[in-house]
Amino acid sequence: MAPETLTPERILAATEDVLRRHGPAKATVVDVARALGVSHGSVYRHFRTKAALRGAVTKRWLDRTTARLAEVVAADEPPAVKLRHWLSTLFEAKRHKAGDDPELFATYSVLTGEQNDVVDAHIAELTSQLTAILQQGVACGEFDISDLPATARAVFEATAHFHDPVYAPEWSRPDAGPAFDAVVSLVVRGIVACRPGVS
Amino acid sequence: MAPETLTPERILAATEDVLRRHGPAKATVVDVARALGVSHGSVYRHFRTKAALRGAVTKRWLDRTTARLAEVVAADEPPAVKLRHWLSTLFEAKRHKAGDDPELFATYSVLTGEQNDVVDAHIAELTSQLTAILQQGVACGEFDISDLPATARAVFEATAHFHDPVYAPEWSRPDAGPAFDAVVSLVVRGIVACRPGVS
DNA sequence: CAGATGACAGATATTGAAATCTGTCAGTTG
DNA sequence: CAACTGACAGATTTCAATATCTGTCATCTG
Repeated sequence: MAPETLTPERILAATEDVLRRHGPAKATVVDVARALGVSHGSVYRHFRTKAALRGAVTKRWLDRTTARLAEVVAADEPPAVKLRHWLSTLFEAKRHKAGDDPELFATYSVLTGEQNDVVDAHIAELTSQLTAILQQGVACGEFDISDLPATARAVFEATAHFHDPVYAPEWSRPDAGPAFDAVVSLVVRGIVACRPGVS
Repeated sequence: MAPETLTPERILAATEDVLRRHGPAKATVVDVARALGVSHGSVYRHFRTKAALRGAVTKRWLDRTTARLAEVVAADEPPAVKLRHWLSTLFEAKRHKAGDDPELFATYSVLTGEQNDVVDAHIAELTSQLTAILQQGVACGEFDISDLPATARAVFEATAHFHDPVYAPEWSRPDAGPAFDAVVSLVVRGIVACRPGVS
């Protein structure tokens, strides 16, 4: 495993670098090969097409967020708290990415725009995590939900303003935090079981 | 008021026509003037810039939907029913526009993308209509809402999947209807006052 | 012989010169 | 004289020639 061995890992790292430097429009497979000191033919030995290479980089980027959210799902918290926690972790992760390095975020926004299958898989994973949280809430009687996956999907779509990159420009507005709280509260209230007798 | 008189109305009608024919990228002020049989200088007498002309056409397009929704606000229905009615009217209006004439819809999507002030005013009008409906619900005890405008905004944002043009491609999917129902039910449940004692 | 190369064809992107458009305004017209 | 015109400067777009890129594959190398 000498550092000179050409592996998918090394190619992906180089591709990230090239994308960071050149942006999504000008990043070419030839650039990636040059950065690695190999011919572009060698890159094509590991990734069938440029789209596949971009898809793999995109998946990597999205998986980092998925992993952090999985920790929240596994945490020991009341479901309603966990749901808020999960949604705010997702929002904060995106908001920081967009705010800290807008260019890189724009680059990955372009990539997600062209990698529909990768994004669909990512969304499926996220809604699956949401379903797990809702399931926990139903199990302990805190949530009242008839169709679990449909509701998970609805929660995800209802909060799209705070995780879909198309809304990134709005995340830096001063009222983004309150707006997020308002939507999350609305959604949580729509899920928790009614508590009769509370004045 | 002979038909030859050049009025803002006639210019807007001609602009709509040119946009329909040529699309947003190729529709020029010269085209509009030619369609009206005048010089382009005359068009500039009524609209200071091309952007202002496009903004006026965009406003007109958006106002048609606003007017239909205002009828729903004025209707005599229980607030929860009216809210569902209003949201589904908005969704159906958009879905039909997008489905019936995709090219024209794409044209207006481009226009709304560049006319931020017009769109902001449109959104302000829609949330104001929503606020009115929520207000009615609070007045008759059916809704339990603390911050009326913030909740109206939250309802609007939570249902963005079904009125924001960026999601138009998803509106023709077979599960769009059920997905809409799921989100609306979630939102309505999050607003209606708890009814203790219902088994 | 597994892995890497680089020449190649067709597709895509870049470039810069020419054409068109936007917005203005002095002058024309009814 | 109020409404319209059309020539104009600067900005933007078009177009075609040129360069670069993508993906393949026969060939090479350790």
